[in-house]
Amino acid sequence: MPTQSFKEKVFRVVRGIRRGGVLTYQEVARRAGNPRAARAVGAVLRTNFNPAIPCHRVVRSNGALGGYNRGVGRKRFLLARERLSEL
DNA sequence: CATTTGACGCCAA
DNA sequence: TTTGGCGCCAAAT
Repeated sequence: MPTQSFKEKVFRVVRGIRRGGVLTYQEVARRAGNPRAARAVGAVLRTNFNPAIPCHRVVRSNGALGGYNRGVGRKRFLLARERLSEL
């Protein structure tokens, strides 16, 4: 029985994504224990405004960025910035 | 407890 | 390549 809600597991997974790296919603769902809950992952991340949880590093499996609760432009910016600093 | 809501994913057309 | 439709699921209402 789940001592942690799905929400908590998602945050734990996303908190572990390192700078310059990205995960798909699907992969986050898998790591959180429910491979078919990709959509629900979005619903959870949508409520996150904690900077310690880098939810901008979660993208769609088709290569598109996906959404962001502070504007997609913001998400693009953060990712571009991290990609550059990786080089 | 029943419904609605979408930061998703897959596939046929 | 792009679109529409549908299945899926946790959260919110």
